[in-house]
Formats: sequence, structure tokens, C-alpha cells
Amino acid sequence: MLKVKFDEKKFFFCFDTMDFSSILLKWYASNARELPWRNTTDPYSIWVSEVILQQTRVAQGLPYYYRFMERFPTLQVLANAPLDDVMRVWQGLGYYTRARNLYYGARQVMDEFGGRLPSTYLQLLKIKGLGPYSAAAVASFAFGEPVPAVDGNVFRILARLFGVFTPIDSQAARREFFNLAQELIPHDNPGAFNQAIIDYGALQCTPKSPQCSICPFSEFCYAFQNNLVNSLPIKGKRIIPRDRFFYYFMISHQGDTFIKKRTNRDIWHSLYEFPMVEQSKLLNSEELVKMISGVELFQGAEVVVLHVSDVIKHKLSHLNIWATFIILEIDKPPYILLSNYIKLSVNQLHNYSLPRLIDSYMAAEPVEQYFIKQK
DNA sequence: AAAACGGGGCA
DNA sequence: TGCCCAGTTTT
Repeated sequence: MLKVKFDEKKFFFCFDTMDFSSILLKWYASNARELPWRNTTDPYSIWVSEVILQQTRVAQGLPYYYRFMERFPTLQVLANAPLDDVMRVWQGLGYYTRARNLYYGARQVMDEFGGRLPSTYLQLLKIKGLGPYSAAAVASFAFGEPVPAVDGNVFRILARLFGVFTPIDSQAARREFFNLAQELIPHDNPGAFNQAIIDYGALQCTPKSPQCSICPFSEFCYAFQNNLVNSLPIKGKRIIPRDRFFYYFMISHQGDTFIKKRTNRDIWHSLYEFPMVEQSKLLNSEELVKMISGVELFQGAEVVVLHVSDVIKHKLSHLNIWATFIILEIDKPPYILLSNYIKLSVNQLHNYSLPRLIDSYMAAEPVEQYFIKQK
């Protein structure tokens, strides 16, 4: 049975390592999720899955994993592909730096590690996009290294089980939970343990409405015994989203329109978008007309506004974007437009990776009528 | 230590 | 609506 150790500094008790992992692994044997990256020990496949699943639910990432592996089946294929192809597969998944880092990480492995992913936690940490969690995941899943992979699930389980009140987004918490997990992980099967505890968090010890009534650990669970299941783990302050106001110009010229790649240090890096201006506030119709007439991209051209969309609120974790799409026709594209933007037919837009905001707007609004090609 | 960085699903 | 998801990087 479970042995209980008392820590003199903190008022939580510790499970005997062997008992905790054996009970967990027994649960896992009959409850494990069937996932494609679990049928392989190929470090590249596992790497890809880990990056896709960063801050992303399995259900959301799964179709992206299949598409990614179909298009980039090996590290070599990925490293030799154009970045735009990678971004195109990643479109809609969010956190686009992940895709860029995975791509440059693959090239880094080609350059610095002879095309083979290194096999230790410490070496894996040097790869772009592999942080403490992902490096541990790859090291334990693919190479059997006994290093704990501490993700949101593990934070939650350990916080509840042992009554850890340290806010989980603090630096201190990272060390604390890593050390705790380090004591629990069995050295004979660390990969299965890491997968098991993650699944336990995803399926049993869920953020809301966990299944405490059938939990084999409930008898020794601090949170359950003290009615604090809904209060643990302690989460840090939530950030208040900032407002930004985007005005996109869908330029119609002989059935064509214009786009450009985002390259600033900002959201949606490496994705494409229409010409746009950002304003510090929402414009009324009078200000909108004035703003449009002042856009330098259109100087010297005859501009006719064909359509102005409703204001679309697009929520990101840290931003509220208030977007307006302005469809306008110009008689003659100025040089500054031709030289800085890609001219293309609207039905070719799907070949470029676009932010969800733009993609969704195009799907919702019948814009084709404004892009009929004149003879 | 804190902020930046997406998008979707669920009560 | 608010929370949170197989987190990492930058400031």
C-alpha cells in the first residue's frame, strides 16, 4: 500500500515512489490514449508532436500532426523545405514561432548534430524551441532518460496531491515541481511514467470536474481531503488583453489583390496579410474616410471604396483585435504598392499562410463579387 | 520576474 | 465570458 512520509518543512506527505508509479502505470495500462506518436520511438516524430502540443489540446493538434508528418516525414525533408511550406501547414494552429523554431531547429540539428537529434536532456535543451518540458519529453519518450516532463497536467496533479500552493507560473514553482516529479519518476520506465501522469491529468485529474470519486489517490490527496480541488493549482495573475485596431485593405485591381509577409517582431510573424494600417482607436466613418485618403500606398491613384466590413473582434490570449476590412478599387497601382507587395488573384490566396482573422473573414464574407476580372 | 505569443473548446 | 490547454522565448 501507499506509504506516507512526512516532510518537516511543509505540511504535505509524500507517496512512496514505487507505489505511486506502479498504481499510475496500472491505471495507464487500461486508460492510455491511443495517439500516433506513441507508436514510435522515432525522436523526430516525437519532437514534432511535442511542439505541436505546446499549449494546445490533443484534439486540436492531431490533424496538424498528421498533415505535418505527411508533408515533412523526416527531419531532412523538413530542414530542406522552404519556410513558407512549413508555415502553410501550421496555418490556423497559432503560436507561429513554434513552427519557425521547429524549422530552424531541424536545420540546427543538420548543422550541429549531423542530422540526428541528440539523445540527452541537456543536449536537447540546446535545440531551438525545446524548453524544459519538451526536451524532457523527447529524452524520456524516445531515449528512456529518467527526467520528468513537467507540463500543465503534472503541475495540477502534484499541486493537488501534495498541496503545493506555490503559484505555478513562478520560477520557484518550476524547480519545486521538477524536484518533486524527479522523486516520483521510476528509473526503469521513465517514458511510460511521464506519458501516464500526463494522461492522468488530461483524463482523470482534469482542471474542472476531476473524477475524484474513482481516483486511486484520493485517500492521500491533499486537495481532495481538504476540499481544495477547485482551488489548486494556484494560478498567477491573469493578464488583461490590450486593444489594437487593424484596418485591412483588400485592394481590387483587375481581379487581383495585394499581400505581404509579416516580418516585424509582432504577432503572426511569417504569415501573410493584406496591406493594413493600425490605429490607436476605433475610427468613426468620418475618420475612416480621412484615414483612407491619407494612406501613402494609394497616393496618385483613384480610389473607390466598394465595401467596408463590420468591426470584427478577434481575441488572442493577450490582445483584443478590432479589425475592419475595407474593399477598395484602384485604377492604377502605385509603384510603392507594386514594389513592396505580392500581386495575386484572390483565388490564389489559399496558397499563402494567413492569420485566422483573415482566413475566417474571407470564409464568412462573399468578397469574390468585388474581384470580378474585367476584360 | 514578467510579458509576448494563437486559437479553440467548454461550463 | 473566463479558463486553460503535452510551453518557449524575449525583455
